[in-house]
Amino acid sequence: MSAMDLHLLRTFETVARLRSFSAAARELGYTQSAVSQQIATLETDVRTRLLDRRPVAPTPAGGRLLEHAGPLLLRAAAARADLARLVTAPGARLTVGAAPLAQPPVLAGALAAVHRTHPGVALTLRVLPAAEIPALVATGELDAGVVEAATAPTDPLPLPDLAPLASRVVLESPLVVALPTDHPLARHEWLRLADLADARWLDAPTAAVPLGRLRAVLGSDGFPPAARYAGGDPAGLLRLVAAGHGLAALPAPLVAGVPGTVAVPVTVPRLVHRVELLHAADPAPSAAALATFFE
Amino acid sequence: MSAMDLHLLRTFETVARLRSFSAAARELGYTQSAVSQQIATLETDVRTRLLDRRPVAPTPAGGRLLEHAGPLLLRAAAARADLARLVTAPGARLTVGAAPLAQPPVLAGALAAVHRTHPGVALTLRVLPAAEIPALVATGELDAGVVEAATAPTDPLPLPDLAPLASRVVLESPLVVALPTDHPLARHEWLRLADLADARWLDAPTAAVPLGRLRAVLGSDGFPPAARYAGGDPAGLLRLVAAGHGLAALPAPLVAGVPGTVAVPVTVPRLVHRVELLHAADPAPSAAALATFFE
DNA sequence: CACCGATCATCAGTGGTCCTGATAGTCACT
DNA sequence: AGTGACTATCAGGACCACTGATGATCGGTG
Repeated sequence: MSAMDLHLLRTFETVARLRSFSAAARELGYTQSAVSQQIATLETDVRTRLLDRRPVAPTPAGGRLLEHAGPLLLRAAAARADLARLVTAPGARLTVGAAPLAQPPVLAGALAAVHRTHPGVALTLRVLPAAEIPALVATGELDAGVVEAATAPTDPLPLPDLAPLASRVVLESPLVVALPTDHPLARHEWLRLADLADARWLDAPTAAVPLGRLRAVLGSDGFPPAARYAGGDPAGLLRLVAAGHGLAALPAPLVAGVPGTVAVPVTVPRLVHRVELLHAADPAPSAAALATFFE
Repeated sequence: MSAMDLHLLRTFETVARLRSFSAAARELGYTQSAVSQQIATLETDVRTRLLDRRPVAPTPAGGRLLEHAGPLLLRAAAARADLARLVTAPGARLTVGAAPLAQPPVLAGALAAVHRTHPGVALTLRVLPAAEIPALVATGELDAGVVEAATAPTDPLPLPDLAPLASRVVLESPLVVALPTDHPLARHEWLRLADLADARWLDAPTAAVPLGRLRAVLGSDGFPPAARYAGGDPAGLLRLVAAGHGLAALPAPLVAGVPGTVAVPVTVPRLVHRVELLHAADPAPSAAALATFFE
């Protein structure tokens, strides 16, 4: 019962992802024989078949194990990265990841301030899907991340606890629903989200608050997607809103002044859109400087 | 860089906990020599000293690693337990862990129902600190757990995501503050929690809602502990409240009718006390039966 | 339908890893 | 300074995990 070796788990995950023993062997720098044996020992350890062969696909038990393998490997990588930060000299680089909805004007100012106080540091800003950011911060590929979500005013943002990360609020805006100017509700001062659960919504997972998130905070179903917007740019999405293709929930500043649209705040339930800065518990000096900017 | 082996991490954690190489060796069934070598390779891998010797204590880097080691080992154990559930025959036993505040009358009825539908299974109810329950469910030492907390009505209970666990609501009660009958606020119909932040509170981590939880939901400091109650029995705590030693927050049913005390509901912020049943995503039949009881 | 290419399983051999047991070194305490 | 308890180091051996070669099995193809 030496089982649950991270080594084996990693090759298992790779084989399952590539659906091939040989391809996994190439990716990991093993022989195919080694991979075959590793899977065999793993299957012996847990006393079950984890993969169907030919075609290669996870069995039910294998699928279950995969659900554990990802977080486990991620946490292990986070631990390594965390220690590496303590040991190696702090690099002269600051890579910040930001979700598309999480790029307020303040951020540019903050980066400028870091540039002034840490002249040698090479700044990089990467725009990434919000869901990927915490993992990248935990594994050290990002020195800091800017995440965002709609949430109750007192609640913290829902972040997966991959590693002990620190966060601090960057910006909190009212959550609004973007409506075309001729929409029946466009004249309202405010509205309750539940009343719009059956309206036509645009499904824009990165350019607006995801519909799934609305369902989650409301604890209900509804919000049927009328059309899908795959881009990350809120401005493009708002043109669709103006054209009457559907509604979208966004932080207020992004909707203000967009022609053809009206922003009506959501007041029931009480919701805000919050942007938070995320960084390692023990950040490099430049990341720490970025964080103190928002104190 | 073969590092971050769970094997090494486990002995590191043991050494740090027992503050002794030799004791860790005894506990793990190794020679002291082996433990010494394992720590050495771990320290070589991460290129830092992790433990001070004589006396044995974690260095700052070691402390950091310890923060990762616990969750990692726990998740690994959870993965093993999860697969073991799939493989081994479902045992004829149902062990349920319950927090002291999470034993509503319904639970007894639910256990009785399981006893009726699954006559062969041996029922066990263990009362445990709420904080330990999720980990024990994840590792399979409990088949189900009953957890509780004060939370906003729409929010899920804050559970560490050690493993994919399923939960379902058992009971939701108003959150009340228990006051002695002669307290100035005892006549009030309701009260706002913030107004009591500077009152005298009893610090009862298991027999009432922990003060830290009140600070967390309020997002503020305050709630200075006037006295500490280490027991797990709310009734004993309420005697202290009646005697005027301090206040305590509890679910309404536990305070109702206790002589010398008055229960005043907290209405601002909107808070409830919720009890949830926690079990594996793929529970044994008896645990599943228990869960369906609360559908 | 026989063949071929690709893929996974199996096997023997080997280098390295990780133990044990013994011994040396080091510290705290008297 | 002496003692006892502890950790570090070393040599040796068992075992494990890899490579490379070979065998088995499947899908596609002329």
